[in-house]
Formats: sequence, C-alpha cells, structure tokens
Amino acid sequence: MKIFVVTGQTATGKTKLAFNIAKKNKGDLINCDSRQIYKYLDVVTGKDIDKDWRFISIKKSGHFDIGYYQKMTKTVAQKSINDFKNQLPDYPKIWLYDIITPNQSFSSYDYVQCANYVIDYLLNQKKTPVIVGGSYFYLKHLLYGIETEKIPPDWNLRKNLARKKVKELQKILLTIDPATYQKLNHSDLNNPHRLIRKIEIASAKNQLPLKPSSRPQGLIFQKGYSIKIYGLRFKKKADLVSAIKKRIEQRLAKGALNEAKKILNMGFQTSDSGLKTIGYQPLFAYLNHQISLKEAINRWQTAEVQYAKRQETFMKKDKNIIWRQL
RNA sequence: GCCGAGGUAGCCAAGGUGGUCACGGCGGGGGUCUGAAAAACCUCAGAUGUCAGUUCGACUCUGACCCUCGGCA
Repeated sequence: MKIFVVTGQTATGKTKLAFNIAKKNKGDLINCDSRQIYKYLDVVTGKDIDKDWRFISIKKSGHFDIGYYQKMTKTVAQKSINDFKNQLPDYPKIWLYDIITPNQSFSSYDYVQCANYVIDYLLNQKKTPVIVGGSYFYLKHLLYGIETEKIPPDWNLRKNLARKKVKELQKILLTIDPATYQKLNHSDLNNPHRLIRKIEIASAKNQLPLKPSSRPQGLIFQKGYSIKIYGLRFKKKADLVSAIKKRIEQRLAKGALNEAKKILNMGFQTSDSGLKTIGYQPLFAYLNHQISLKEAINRWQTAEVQYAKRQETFMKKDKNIIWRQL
C-alpha cells in the first residue's frame, strides 16, 4: 500500500505536485497544513478550492468535522449532490480542510487522529493517500508517532500557569520533575509554552499511576506501507521571497482583506488560536487604522519568509525526506 | 539665503560632568522542537556623517563642511 507525502517550504507549489501524484495513483489529498484546518480561513491560508468545490462531511466526532472537498462540474455545483453522485468528475478530493472554527483548539495529537482516520478510509477504498502540507510538527507526529504518554491538555492548569513568569515556571518544574528540568536546553528553558507542557505532563504523572508507555507508532513504522516523502524548497532565498510576494498579491486580489473583515464580523476575536495565522494580524491592524496597507503587506511578507526558514530548519533533520530544489 | 532641530548598525532608537569604543527593538544569519507549531523560545553578527582643533584621551567639547527635517523668505 502506497502513501505519498508532499511537504516543504511554503509557496513552493506543494499542492500542485500533490495533485499530479494523486491523479497518477488514484489518490486523494489529505491536508497537513495546520491553518487550512480552520473553517473560514480560506484566502489568506490559500486553500486550493474555488466555487466549483463542495464540502462533504463524512464524520463528526466531538467538535471535529471530518470531510472532503470535491470538485463539481459547473451544472452539478448548483444542484443537489445526491442527484449527480455518479456524474462527478474523477478528480482528487481534498480531505481535512475545515475541521474546526478559528476559536477552537486543535493539537498535533488531534491531527494525527483525524489523518489516520482518513488514511484508513482511503486505503480501504483502494485509494492512495497523498498527504500534503508544510506543518512539519503535525507531519512528524503522524509519521513517527508521539512517544510521550497521551496526556491531554489541562486547561485549568494552563490558565493558571499562563500568568506566571518564566522563572516561576522553571522553579515549578524543577520541583516536581527535576530530571526533566535538567535535560532542558537553553531554548526550552525559556519557553513558557514548553515549560507549561512539561509541568502538565509531570503533574499528570504524579496523579495517575504510571502505566507502561505503550509506544504509539507512527505511519512510517507500520508494516506493509510504502511511504515516499517529498520535500520542496527553494535553492535561492531571493526566489523564495519573490514567490511569497507574488502569492500575497494574489491573495489580496482574491479578497484577503474582505475575508479578514468578515471573520471579525462573525464575532471571532483577534486572539483566537486560528487567527494567529500569518497574515491576519497585520490585516486587522490595517483595518483598525493602526498601520498602512503597505506596512501590513510588508509584515505579512516578512512573517512568511521567516516561517519558511523555520520550516526548512526543522525539516532538514528528517533524513527520509527526498528533496526537490526549485 | 536666514532661523531652528538634527545626523549613532539595513530601519527605529537610548545615552553620558569627555575615560572599560555604546541600552534596546525591528530586520538579518544560525538554531531548538513529541498533545498550543503559520506557535513559542534560544543564539550570533553589525554603528557614533566628513575634516580639522582642544585634550593624556572625544561618540560626547569647539569650528568648518556635507546632508536631512521644519519655519521664514
């Protein structure tokens, strides 16, 4: 059973490659972009769908809405899907867009659950999963598994700890789990998010009886799967920058500003987790007359370029990625 | 042309009665990464407009010059 993965830097044309692979292998795309998972964040996140596509939900579990986008022919798009099910064009579907709303929380663990569900679903239908996206954190967990115990977020704890200074968090961790504390590097030691997570794990361990960690395994360790992981990246930084600039212009032309406005009108807060997505904050600042449009665009571009660099730093440690330079 | 303000790294910017060649922020380079990840965090590099003078010593004082920004003309 074949599984393809297309990952890499932003703005490298991952989706296009994924579509080509899917067409040749009777496949569907499975989104692995942590932003396109949100409903309503369409233009700024660059979802590759337009009016011809329709969302079909196949499973709602908890607050997750798992489904796919299906390309329609012009006439079909206007009528009921059921009447035309057999006439739909044979075109790869896109799974795992629009799972949650921008104010809902979603973790890499959640992603792995959703993705595995869809992968099984497709393999059962003898279809080829083509996982596509640049959220390597999600991808890493999907491919290689999550070794730590499955300790869910403790929102009360997080809320309390969020008010504390880094030094205090360090002290707490040092007290309840000195072994973990000693292993922290300089970066993690000053990272409130990660300190809080470590404290969360340590205090859960203290409360629950320690069970032998049943090592959940990632896709890559499962027998019978042949997985190819492609990574796209630019050879020259100047090309990355111009690709990003061009894409932002296109997204603005497609109505990125209206989308930002619409999202605020829907009642979402600028602090909602989905709206930490690159692009929205500067657009909000512009809409509030805090900065010029030019400044907003600059900030957006800079943030994208910085993100692309972080992606590469993270991904290049993965020796299973087959790189294609652009 | 005159009056005023000012010229500190790619950008913004602090400073001091002259004395380890200078606080920060952004941007840039390099990293971290196992239930927030398009997040959060770590780390490195880089500067006193030009020329002269005073002084043991000037980025800091003096003068000239060159620019920039206001106002007057």
